[in-house]
Parts: sequence; structure tokens; C-alpha cells
Amino acid sequence: MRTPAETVRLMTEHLGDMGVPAPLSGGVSPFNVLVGTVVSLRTRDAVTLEVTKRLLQRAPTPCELAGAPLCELEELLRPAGFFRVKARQLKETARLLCERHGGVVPRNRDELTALPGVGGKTAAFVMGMAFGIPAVCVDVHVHRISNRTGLLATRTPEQTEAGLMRIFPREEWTGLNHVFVCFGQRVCLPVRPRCTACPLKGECEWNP
DNA sequence: AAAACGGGGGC
DNA sequence: GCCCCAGTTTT
Repeated sequence: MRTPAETVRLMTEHLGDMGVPAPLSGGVSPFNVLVGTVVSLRTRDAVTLEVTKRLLQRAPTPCELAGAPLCELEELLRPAGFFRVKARQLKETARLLCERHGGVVPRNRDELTALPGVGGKTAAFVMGMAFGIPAVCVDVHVHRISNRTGLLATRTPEQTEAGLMRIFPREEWTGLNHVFVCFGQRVCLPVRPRCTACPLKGECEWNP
């Protein structure tokens, strides 16, 4: 039986072999991370990247984003899913950052989730990626892969979150989400997983 | 607990 | 053409 650490190492190495870059540690501002994460929900990563780039080019700071006309934000966000909702949420979030947080992205879960469009998963992801604060972000990929590979046999994302926090040291929490998501997009797909090319093959409960 | 938001890509 | 997607908010 493989240890959880070994399972994650196999996934990480396989991603490296496929040329998937490791999560960037510096060079991206917390504001950039926050905007990008909100844009990303239910939207492909290529579209997310392009839309986020244009958005931040138009409005590099929270105050500039808060001052941009809603119709212009909708136009920039059009290729992304839920673009009207996100335009409204991002404009309001930017206004709150500008007027109530001094233009700075807050560092704790409660203040982050108080922003429109920011739920528990987005907050956890931003804390980890923007500030290096240990937090696990259990999205649909993490939950699915954990169950398929036999890492954890949990029924809800909340149980998966608790389980991951128990079996992995705090300093590894932040990196987990990125590994699971990249692996979930390329190998352990929701539908028709590519088991023949999977490094976990042989000790996976889904495809032993 | 379930529905609504929603355009884009894979098959 | 049909189905799925790094979720959050509202009913």
C-alpha cells in the first residue's frame, strides 16, 4: 500500500515529465491571484489566463477596477463563464478592497469570504497562493482523485479537507490543490480517465 | 437541498 | 449537438 506522500510524489513527477510547470511562488500579486481565481470558476484555464491578463491590464489596482464601467468589465469577461455575474462581483469586490481594506487583499478566511464571489475554496486558494498561509482547497478534482486512488474514502469535500489536513504536514497543504487539479485535467479526468498512462496504475482502486 | 448563472471546448 | 467544467449565491 502506497503512502499518501508517495502518491502525491508520483503525480508530481508525472506532471513534470509532461512539462507542466510547478506553481509559481513569486511575481504574482495577491490582487492578481484573487482576480484570476474568481475568473477561473467553471472556466477553462486558457480562457481564464487570457481574460485575467486583459482585466488587470485595463485595471491594475483595486481602485482602478472599482472605477471601471460595468459594461466594459462585462465585455472583457465575455469569454469566461458567468461573465455578467463575475463582472458585478469583481467590481464590488474591488470597491470593498479600495474603500475598506486600503487597496490590500485581506489575509484571513472570514474577510476574504465576505467579498462577493469569494467562497471557501477561493479563499483557501488565495491564502495559499498569495500569502503562503497553509490552507487546503478541496475542489471537485481533489475530492474525485482522492476517492479514486484510495487516498481517502470520504463522502463530502469537507471530510476530504479534514482528512488531507490530518495526513499531510501543514507546509504541503498549499501545493496539494495545484497537483491534484493539473493531474485531474490531464490524466485522472472526470470522464474517461487516461488510466493506461497513469503512474498510479496498479495500486488504484478505480483501475487496479 | 436544489436551482441559477453561462460561454467554450472535447468528443 | 450534447455534456462537462479550479464554484458561489440565492431560493
